[in-house]
Amino acid sequence: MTDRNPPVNRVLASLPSKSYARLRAQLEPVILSFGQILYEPGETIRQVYFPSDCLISLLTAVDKRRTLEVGMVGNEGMAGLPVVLGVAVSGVRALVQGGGNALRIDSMRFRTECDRNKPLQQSLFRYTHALMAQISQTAACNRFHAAEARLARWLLMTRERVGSDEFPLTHEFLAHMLGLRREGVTEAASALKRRKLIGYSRGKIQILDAKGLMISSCPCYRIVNTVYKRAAIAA
Amino acid sequence: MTDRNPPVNRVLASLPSKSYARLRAQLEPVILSFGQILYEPGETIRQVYFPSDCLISLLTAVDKRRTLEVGMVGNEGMAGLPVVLGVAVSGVRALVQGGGNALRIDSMRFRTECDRNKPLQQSLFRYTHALMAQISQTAACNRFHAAEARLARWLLMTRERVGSDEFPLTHEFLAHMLGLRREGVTEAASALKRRKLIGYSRGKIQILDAKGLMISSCPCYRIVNTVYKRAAIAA
DNA sequence: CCCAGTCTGTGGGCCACCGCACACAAGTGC
DNA sequence: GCACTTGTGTGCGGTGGCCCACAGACTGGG
Repeated sequence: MTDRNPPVNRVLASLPSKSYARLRAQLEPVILSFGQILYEPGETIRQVYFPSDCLISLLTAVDKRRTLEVGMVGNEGMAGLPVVLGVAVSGVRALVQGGGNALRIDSMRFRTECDRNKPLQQSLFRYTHALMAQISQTAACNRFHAAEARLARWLLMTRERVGSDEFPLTHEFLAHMLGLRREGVTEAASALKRRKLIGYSRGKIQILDAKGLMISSCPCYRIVNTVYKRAAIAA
Repeated sequence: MTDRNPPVNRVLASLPSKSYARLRAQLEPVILSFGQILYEPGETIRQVYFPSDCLISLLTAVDKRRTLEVGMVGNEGMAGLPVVLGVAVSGVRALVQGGGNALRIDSMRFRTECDRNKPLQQSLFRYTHALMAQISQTAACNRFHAAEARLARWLLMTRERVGSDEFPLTHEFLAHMLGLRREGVTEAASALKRRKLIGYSRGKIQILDAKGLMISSCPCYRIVNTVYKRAAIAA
C-alpha cells in the first residue's frame, strides 16, 4: 500500500492551477500529532486544516466518557468546514487520530479567500455534501451493525486515509471511535486477528489482509466510498 | 400549543424583505401528504421544499427493512439542501412524516437564485451547519441512549415542528424512525402512556405532558435545540 | 534490572433489544 | 352481521454489548 496515496490534499489538488496558486501562498505547513484536539463543540474555529497524510476524527460525545466518531477527515477533505459555511463555531470535537502533515490557514483569511475563489468554494461544497452523507451512513451503521463489522470498516477507512498498512492505535482509543467499551474492541479485534486479517500488539495495528477485511466489514464501507467517488474527490 | 408556530417557514421569514420578495414569486405552494417520498439516495433532486407546517424526515437505510432517521426538516429549514451546495443528488431518503403545506421551487431555478441572492444563501449555509450538527448529535444519541428516552426526544422534536400536540403515527412507523422493532416501540410508548405523558390509539398520538417528556428524554433534545438557537432559526 | 504504568485477555452477571409467535382489539368493506 | 385488515399487547429464548473485576504481558524509566 506504500505510496498509493501520495501525501497531497486532494481538494487542493483538484483545483485549477490559478485557484490553487493564490491559495497556496497563504497556507502554512504544520505537523499534527496524535491526540491533538483541534476543535471542541461550541468553540471558535481559529484555523482550518487540509490534511495531506494525517487523519482527523470528528467526534460527538454524550457524556464524559462515551464518545462516537461521526466522521473522518483525511486528505480527501478539510477540517473546519463550518468556516466555509460562514459559521465560526464547531459542532463537533476534532481530534488528530493519525499524526502527520497538513496545511493550515487562518479562518478569517480563508473565509475571504473562499468568497473570492469560486472553484475552491465549489469544491468544498461538494465535499460538505459528501461528508454529510458519510455522517448519515455511519449513523445508521453504528446503530445496526455488529462491533466486528464496524471495526473492520473503520480500519479500512483509516488505512486509506493515512496511506499505510500500519498505524498506532490502542483498543481503548478505538472504543471511543466506535462507541464501544474497551473490552468490546478487544473481543472484536482478537476475532479479526484469529482470522489473520489484522495483527496488533501494544498500540500498533497492522492490516494483513485488506480484502478479507472488506468481506468482514459491513456494506457501509462501499456505500461511503461511492459517495466520495461521486463527489470526485475519492482516491 | 395551538398557534405557537404560525405556519411560516422560518428560513424565508428571516430574509430581508427584498431578498424574500424576489424569491417569493417563484415559490409554488404545495400540500405534502403523509408517506410521500421526496427523494431517494442517489436520485436527482428535482425540486426543493420549504415546509411551513409539515415535517420531512431524512432517513438512512442499511437494508430493506431497517431504517433510521438521521435528521428532521420542519419550518426551520429546507429539504433538498444538496442543491444549495451545488449537488443535484440526494444522499438520503426524504419522507413526508407529517402532512401539511410547503413552498416548492424547481432545483435549477433555485440554484441560480441562490447564487444571486446572498442573504438567502447565507441563511441556508447556516442552516446546513445546524443540520450537520443535528445529524451528528442524533447519531451519538441513537447509539447510546435507551429507546424510551429517544422516543421522548423524538416526540418533542416532532411536536415543535408540526406545531400541534396530536399527530398520526403508528408504532410501526416510529420503529423505522428510531431504528427499533415495532415491539420495542410499543414497550417504550406504553411506559410513557402509563406515566400519562402521552396518549395514543390506533395510529394517533397525543402529547399530554410535554414537560414530563422533557424530563424523560435524553439531553440530546436540549443540545439540538441549542444548535438551532445559535443558528438563529429556532422557534 | 526491576518496578510501575500501559495494553491486552478473560470471565461472570446483567439488561436492552432482537426475532418470532401469537392473541386481541378496533376499525373497514361487504 | 361477518370476514379482513390494521394497529397494539405480550411472552419467551437468544445475544450483543454493558459494568465490574482481575490477571497476564509487554515496555520504558529510574
